[in-house]
Amino acid sequence: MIQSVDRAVRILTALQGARRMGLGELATQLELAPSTVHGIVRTLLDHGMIAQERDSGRYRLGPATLRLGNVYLDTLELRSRSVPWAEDLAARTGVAVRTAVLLAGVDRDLPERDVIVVAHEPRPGGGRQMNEVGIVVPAHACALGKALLAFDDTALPETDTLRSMTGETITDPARLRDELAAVRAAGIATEAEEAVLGEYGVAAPVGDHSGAVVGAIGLVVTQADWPLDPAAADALRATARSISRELGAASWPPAVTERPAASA
Amino acid sequence: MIQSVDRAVRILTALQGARRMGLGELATQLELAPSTVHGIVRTLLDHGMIAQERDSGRYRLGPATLRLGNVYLDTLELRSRSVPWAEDLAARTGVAVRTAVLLAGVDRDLPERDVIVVAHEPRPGGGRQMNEVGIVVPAHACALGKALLAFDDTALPETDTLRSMTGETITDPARLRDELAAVRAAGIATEAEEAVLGEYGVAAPVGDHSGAVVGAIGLVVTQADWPLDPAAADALRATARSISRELGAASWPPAVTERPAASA
DNA sequence: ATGCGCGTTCGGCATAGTCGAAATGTGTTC
DNA sequence: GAACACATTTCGACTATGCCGAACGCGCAT
Repeated sequence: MIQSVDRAVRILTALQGARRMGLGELATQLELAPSTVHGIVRTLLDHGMIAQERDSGRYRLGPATLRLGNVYLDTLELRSRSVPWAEDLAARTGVAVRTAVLLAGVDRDLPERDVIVVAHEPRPGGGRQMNEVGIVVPAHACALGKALLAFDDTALPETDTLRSMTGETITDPARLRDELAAVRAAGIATEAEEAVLGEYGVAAPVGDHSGAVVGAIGLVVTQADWPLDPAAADALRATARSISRELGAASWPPAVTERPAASA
Repeated sequence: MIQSVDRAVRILTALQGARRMGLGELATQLELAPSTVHGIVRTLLDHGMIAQERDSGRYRLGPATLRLGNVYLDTLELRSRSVPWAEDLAARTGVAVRTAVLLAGVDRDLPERDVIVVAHEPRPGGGRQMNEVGIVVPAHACALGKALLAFDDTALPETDTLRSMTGETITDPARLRDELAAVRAAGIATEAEEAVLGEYGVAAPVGDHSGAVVGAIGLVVTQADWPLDPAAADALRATARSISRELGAASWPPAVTERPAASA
């Protein structure tokens, strides 16, 4: 692991937590000398990965990050394959559809993982709605995350208390494991106000040609539409299976990605 | 400039050009030993900035880039201030509205600069339209870019032939300089099929409290709607002035950011 | 069965990055 | 208006760190 590159990414991550930071703040948070941080920051600055406010001298993320993120979306086959199916699913069920992938482990020693939304089809006829692509939710607190965790054993959090988002969030790892087992059996995960109050949802895993899970697709509704029509869950399952097939998956639900047996 | 950080960003930039690359390809393109590239790639991999295809071993951009880009948008005051004005402008003129900023210099020795769209208000009643946030256009080939270049002397390309996008693209720096002078005088830049065939537009600069230009806002139309109603240009100018005022600008158009006199 | 191409690992050398301290600049207070 | 205090930036020396070349393992195609 290259030290300075690691530090550079940590700086970007710090800036994504706090909107603006001074050089000293960054140095304190990373426990480094200000001059060390300055060298890295300067390099990122030259590439537009971060920007410096002309007056205060503080640093923010830069426009180059937007370009990277946008290209990522363009190159994501899961996304391009999902979009037509999501449109169809939204039209038939009348609710919003999200597609998400698992985000890599957070830099700090947080053992929890997040999911990030890579495609969003708004609720039909719902007027002007926020585009939710790019939003991040703790994996254990949402249906999309549960669908991903259930079929990826390497992504399971290793902690004894999960971060609570609302009063309904599952914070007990044992209870989470039980629920993930149920998800594996049903092929569908659910969420009831566990991430955001008033938000409910179901989600199903999507696999690819390697047989592993690569993403999840799900429906998001408010309390008024909960519980969902069972037909919606069936349509979701069928959609997840179709997308998986387009990505080359031989079967559905995907096989569980096993932890690589650290008994070496 | 920290060498390894610089190389890391170059790797990300290379991956944003070619969707997928093998380690060897990356090493060749950066003119480095494969093992050197591997160390950096491995570090970026751990942070989710890039992802590795499980079968081919090749590398792609990773989901962490999406999160960075999304946070960048959230922290961009230009964007949040623009959105309400852009909605209003689109409603009154009936055309799509884009807001953009200047992208930092490209890594390779290309002296040209690009603009990147940070907000996009679709044409009212135009049905389902692609979200254009994140798209990149050469600055010299679009109205948004000309509005930015006209008021930022430090961003002028230093070359004798500009990259051609269509037959209409301005490739002669002298002609570009003339046009930028006209933009400074009028406060409005125009574009006629210079970036994309069939695409026309006008744009105006937006400044902030430092007095410098920080972005541009513009209207995009097809040939059928060109030339625009002069009232639309007036509305655009008024909008750019309003956003600038909200950002703390004392006057409009913004002052020209001078090149820092490299006669040291 | 065997060669090739690829990603990956390992170790020594030397470069390149890190850190302390000093300098510059800017905003603020008295 | 001047001096303080804070924060960013520059500079130089040390040495820890990342760079590279070579060897390994793997999968694929021949």
